[in-house]
Amino acid sequence: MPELPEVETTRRGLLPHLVGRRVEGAVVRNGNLRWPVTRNLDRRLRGAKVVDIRRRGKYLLFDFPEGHLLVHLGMSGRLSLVPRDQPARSHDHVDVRLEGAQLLRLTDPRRFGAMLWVAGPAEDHALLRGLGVEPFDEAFDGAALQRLARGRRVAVKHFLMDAHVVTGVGNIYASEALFHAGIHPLRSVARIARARWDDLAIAVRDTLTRALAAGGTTLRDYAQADGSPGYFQHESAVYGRAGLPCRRCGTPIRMQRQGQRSTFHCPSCQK
DNA sequence: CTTTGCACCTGTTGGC
DNA sequence: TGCCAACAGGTGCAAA
Repeated sequence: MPELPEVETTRRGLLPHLVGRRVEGAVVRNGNLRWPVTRNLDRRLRGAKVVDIRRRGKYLLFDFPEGHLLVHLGMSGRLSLVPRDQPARSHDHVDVRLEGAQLLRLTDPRRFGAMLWVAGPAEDHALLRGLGVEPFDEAFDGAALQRLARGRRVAVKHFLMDAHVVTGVGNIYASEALFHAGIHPLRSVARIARARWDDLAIAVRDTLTRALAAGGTTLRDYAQADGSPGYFQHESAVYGRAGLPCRRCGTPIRMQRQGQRSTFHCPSCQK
């Protein structure tokens, strides 16, 4: 999926076009996502005016006076603003029709995403309540990571990708941040000293910041709200670079399976 | 409680 | 060319 930089880029792209605008209705062509799309979405949204768009981890929250539309992009999801008369293609599952000539379209080939109406306070929703610290929150630092790791022994890459620990870091940026911190992805969190936790927190924030500046990473499905791709894949240090020389020391980058995911690291820079 | 592996789903790629 | 296995931005859940 889109990780934090892709979700945030989407949010920023939509914000100026949506806030203050009214929804005229919604069309659900295929509500079979990770969870069924809220029934009667059309009735819930009709006439409602968008107040704000927020992000929590990899979730987007469209705020209305009447409630919130919670959206997750899964692995292959994408939100785009398109002309109202643009014909729907095969994986265009939901259209939110806006006043004016445009609609907000959710496209998601793998259907791991979600679109749910939340009536009460969004923070109380089960999917959001257990989420961990935001990487750009001031509470996020080496000390916080070390505290969260207490009593655990999982591999640090797994730990970083756990949204109940830190939000927004997925498979690409976990590999990238660990490279910049010089930490081996398989290292147990029980064997990381304080100074290295500091390095890691800085590396996570720095990696996400640079990805954000590049408009995110486009491997295949992801695109910004206006349809343009992200460019971070061109500056990745290790992700997708198996066999290529490490940009720092020249050693070939290694790819291996960790859990069910591919992990990339430099055997000589990361210990 | 923690850790591990599966499940969900479709499309693309690479090897034979 | 065709076929099939492996792999792709995630994460809730069951089992141990």
